[in-house]
Parts: sequence; C-alpha cells; structure tokens
Amino acid sequence: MRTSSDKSKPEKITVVEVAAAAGVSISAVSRAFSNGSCSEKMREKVFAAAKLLDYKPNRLARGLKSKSSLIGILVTDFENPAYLPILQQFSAQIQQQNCHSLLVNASDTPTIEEALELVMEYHIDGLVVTATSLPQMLVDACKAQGIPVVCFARNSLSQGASAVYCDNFANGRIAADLLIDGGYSKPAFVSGPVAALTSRERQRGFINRLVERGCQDWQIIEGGNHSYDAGYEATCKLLELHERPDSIFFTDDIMACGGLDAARYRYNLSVPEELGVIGVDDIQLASSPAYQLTTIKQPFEQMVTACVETLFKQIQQPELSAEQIVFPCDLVLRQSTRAVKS
Amino acid sequence: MRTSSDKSKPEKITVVEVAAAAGVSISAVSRAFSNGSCSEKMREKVFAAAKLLDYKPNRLARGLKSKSSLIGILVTDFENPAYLPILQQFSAQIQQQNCHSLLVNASDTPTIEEALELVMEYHIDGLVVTATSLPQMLVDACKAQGIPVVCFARNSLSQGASAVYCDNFANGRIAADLLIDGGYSKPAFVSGPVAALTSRERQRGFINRLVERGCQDWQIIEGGNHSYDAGYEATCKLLELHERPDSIFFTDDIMACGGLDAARYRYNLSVPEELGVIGVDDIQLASSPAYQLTTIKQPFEQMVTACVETLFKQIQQPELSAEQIVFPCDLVLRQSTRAVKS
DNA sequence: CTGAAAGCGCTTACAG
DNA sequence: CTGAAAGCGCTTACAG
Repeated sequence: MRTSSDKSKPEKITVVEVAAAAGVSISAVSRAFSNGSCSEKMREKVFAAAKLLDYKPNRLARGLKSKSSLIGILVTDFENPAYLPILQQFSAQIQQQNCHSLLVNASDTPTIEEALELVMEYHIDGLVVTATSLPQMLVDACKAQGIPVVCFARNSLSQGASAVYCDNFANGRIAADLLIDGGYSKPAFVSGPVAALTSRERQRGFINRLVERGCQDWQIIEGGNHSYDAGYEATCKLLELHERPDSIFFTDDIMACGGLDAARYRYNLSVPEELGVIGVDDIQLASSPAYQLTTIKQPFEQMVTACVETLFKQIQQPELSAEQIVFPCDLVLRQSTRAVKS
Repeated sequence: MRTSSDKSKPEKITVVEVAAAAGVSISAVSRAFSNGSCSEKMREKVFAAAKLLDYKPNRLARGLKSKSSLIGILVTDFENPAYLPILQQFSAQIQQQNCHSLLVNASDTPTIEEALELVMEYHIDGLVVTATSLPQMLVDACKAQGIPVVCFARNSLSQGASAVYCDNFANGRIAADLLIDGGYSKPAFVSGPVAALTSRERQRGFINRLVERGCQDWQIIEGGNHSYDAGYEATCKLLELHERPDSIFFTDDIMACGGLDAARYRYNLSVPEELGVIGVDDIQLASSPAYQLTTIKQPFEQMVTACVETLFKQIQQPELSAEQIVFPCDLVLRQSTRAVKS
C-alpha cells in the first residue's frame, strides 16, 4: 500500500494521469498536445495539469500512429572537417523543428542500404543524405514508405529525391580559369572517391574549361577519400612524376591542405610560385594563416537551412514533388594561387 | 477489391502477417526476433517467412514495452575538430550493438536540461555526455528513468554517472615539466570555458607542478570556447602584455593551433625558440607539418570503446553501479617546444 | 469542441 | 517450447 509520500517508485505519468488530474478525457489531452482542435480553456486546463505532474509525452507511442519526429542523417565523410559544423547546424535546426537527429554512420557499414534498413525500423519522418553516393533502391524504399529524402551538397540522379547543392561543373570551370589566368600551364586535378558525383562534376567542368582555353597539358589523379592524408598522398604521386604539374585543383579543401603540406614541407616547393593550389568548400582551416588557401566557397550554412526547409515542407505536404535547389559559389582568393595576370 | 498483383498500396508487414505466413502465433514471431526462448525449427520457420515478406520490426512499437535501442549523444563542442572522429566511432560502435545514435546538440540550446528533456521523450536506453558540464539534476533525471549515463573525456562529479577520461591533473603536471625542462621560465595557461572541469583540472596540475619546480612567473588567461579562434584571440592578448609569456600550455590542440598561428604570423615569433607551445588531444592537425605541435595525446579510440562497453554493460545489468575509467596519456614531442635540456 | 472506443505493432506474464 | 490475451501510451475516426 502506497501513501502519497511514497516516492520510492515514481509513477508513470501518461495521458491517463493528466486526463484524470485535469478532469477531462484522454482524447482531449492528446489533442491539446498535438495539432488537435480544442478550446482555449481546455488547452489551459490540460497544460496546467501536465505542468503539475511534469508530464512528458512518449514519442515512441506517438510515433506508432503518428509521426516519429525523427530525422535520419546519413554521413560517410567523417574525415572531412567540413562536416562537423554541418552536423551542428543540421542538429540545431532539426531540434528547432521539435524533432531529433538519428545520426547514421554509413562509412564503415558494408552498404548504405544496410544502414538505411535500420533507420527505417524507426519510421523516420525524413532523411538527409550527405553520403558520397545514393543508391536508387534506397530512394525507392523511402518513397514506398512516404519518407521524403533530400541530398545535401550533392545532386541526386534519382527520381524521387530532392537535392540542395552547388553547380559543381561551374566550379570546375572557375578553377580552370583561375589557374590559366594566373599563368599556370600544367594543371592537375585531384579527385575524391570514384563514386562521388560531385567530384566527377568538378572534374568535368575543370577539364572542359581547360580545353576551351586551349590548355592540353593537364592530368588527373584519383585522390580517394575526402581526407588530409589522401590529399597528401595524391600530391606526392603527382610531384614524383617526370611531368610535374605546376598547379593543382583539389576536389575539396581538406585534401588541398594535405597537398599544400606535401608540396611545401616534403618537396620544398614555394606556393603559389612553384605550385598553385586551389580547393573547394572554404573550411575553417583554409583561412588560417598557415594555409591561406584559395578556394571556391560552398555556402554551407544557407544550404543546410534550405535543406531543412525543403525537408519539412515535404514532410508536411507529402504530395509535393522533389525539388532541386542550386546555390552559387564564391571564389575566395588567398595566397595559394598567383594573382591573375592583367 | 485488390488482387495479388495489386502493388499500388504496399501492405504493411507486421508480426501478424509473418505469423500467418509461418503458421505460428504472434508471440512466437516476437520471441524469435527478440531474446525469447524458442526452438530452432520455430526460429527457422519464422525467419523464412520474415525474409519472404521482407519484414522489418517496428522499433517504435518495440520500444513501447521494451528497449528503444536508442542511445543519446550529448555534444557541445562542435568547434573542436576532435569530435568528428569521436562521433564517427561512437556511431559506428553503437550501430554495431544494433542500436542507433540520437545526436543531441546542446550548444545552442539554452540549457542542457532542455535538450535532455526532449531526449527523454524517446526513452533512450543510455546517454553519452561529451558536453562541457553535466548538471546533477540531469543525472538524477536519468537515474529516475533507469537510464545509465556515461561521461566521455571528462570525469563526472555526479553520483550516478560513469565516466571515461584522462587524468587531467597529471596532464597539467606533464606540461609544466616539459616547459620547465625546455628552459622556459614564463609559462602561461590558456583555459577552455569556465565551466569545463577538464580544463580546470589541467590548470590545477599545471600550476601545481610549476610551483613545485620553483616557477613563480606564470599567468593564466581564460580562452573560452574550444576553438581555433578562441586560441588565436587568447594568444594575442597574452602577447600584447608587457610581461609576455615565453611559453603557453593550451587546454587543447585546436586552441593551440590558433595560438601558433597568432604567434607566428601576427607577432612573427619563432616557435619553439621565442615561444613554446603545447596542447592536449593530438588531433590530426597537430601532426601536420604546418603545425608540428607538441601535445599530450588522449587515446580517444580506446576511450570511445571503453565508453560504449561500459554503457551497454550497464544497460544489460542496471544494478551495476557507476564506474570510473581513467586512461593514461602519452606526451607526443614535436617541434613546438624546445627539446629538454640535458 | 468533447468523449468513448478501437487500434498502432510489439512484448510479456500466464496457462498449457 | 508455444499460444491467447492483456497491455505499452498515444492518436484518430466516429458520435454526440
């Protein structure tokens, strides 16, 4: 027999307790806490009782019939420091929508599909994909469940998925112009993982523009992961070649930083005189005086905002069709490339 | 009326469908998929039917009576690049346990409590805290719900929480010895946020050892956030002083990198001759040739592993009491401090 | 606007 | 080991 002062076993506070305390029905409590229609005085009564009892709705139970308030975030590039602030912004903005982030590590998992399978068991309301590649079957699976998916910083070739990204082809062309204008004549491109669409687009644009400008003396090397080490290694390979490049366009900043260090400290090359270097992203490190990296800035903050907006718009209105939002990029001139010859 | 070829509305596959297909009871299906006891042939029958129907258990429903398989990860220091690999490892290891990570951003949220409140609505099975400070009331709340919490890379002053961390007091002493032995006589300490226990411990150990070694000419400055910019700013303040330090112990590497850049590029000081610099963590950047930072390495990988192990042990056996696991740290000598004078 | 009732998909005592 | 039944905490038609 328990008395009111018996605190040993904290009672579970559910809609039932709140309803009783407020002297209303369970449905009323539910409505007051969801979007349901109910009068102002009803809402007040319910909230007062809830406050008193310190009631917290159980989202698992809610998710059973309604939305789970869970957003999946698929991540592969944990080696690229750009993703830490990106994760911060995603989680902050998702929390602002009264939802939470299910962080899914798709880097070690044998396949992205496998990771997703797990996510689907939680009946997420939406999915953000920052992964290198997005298999069509995954998008189809989400579609079948009515889960909107939006790709971040990569365009989706898939039918059903929205995407928020930059024009990577254009970025490649910008890089080509910058190097040619700077008087470099033997440019190289260091790519990301072969599967990375973004990297392939940058490469296409880069080479496309080089050829337009009459430059034939270019080369391409596969860099691998979006990581410092991969950039360092790729640069070593290039600089060991008989036909050394005089400038390198890296598919992202962290690789470019690795490359800069290789050039300077292992090959004693002066940057930008003996080797020009340009990256993409504008991560924090790029602006540090130790690197002073010329780069093409992706407006990540605005992109995250657009991504979250699109996602929640589609969650609210499932009938909406997928959307593609393309952001322009800014060239940020620093010290790793020669000034444009006038 | 639907025919078997009517694929327009994919039927929901639940335990009911699987049970029917396998010709067994719903309870049997549930047992086969959970820890339940059931015969080998029963399990086979159920799995065969499940495979056929592509059945995926609904974790939300399971969580209602059983565990949610959700682990909360509280993060505040999104400006410290050390946390990206740490997040990767946590998410990977949690997924390995057939659970998923609820990433909770506690940096922008007015209070950590508020973020936690949301987490509790999902009835997480356990909580990892990498946040700067951990209010006791938060631990109490978890205790009341039977949710084990373990602090990562910080010791908990709280009763109920486990912790996996390094001996920060000892680290401070190591840094002091290194600077004194290197012939520096005017050391300074750059702290993290005032609330950060780890930083305070490092400071205590550092000063404690300096005094032991007879050094009185030291100073302390509050650095603020664990970020590059905070390290840069704090260093500028120190180097503008009339009584300039000749060496600085930063409470972490990313601040030390900021400090190094300030010293070298803004004040044209040569490191380690005119200014000695030492950090803590051994982040990737610390080993790059651009920084070559002497540091005290925290064995993050092993710490994450220990953290996850402890957490799941406590989830399995709730009667276990909180555990404190202390890791030793290694001094990593690079080029930002003078060699020890022999 | 409000309430009684059925149901979301699973788990877990309770019998057999 | 297996099955029938009650229940987890909420939501949502359906009446009033």
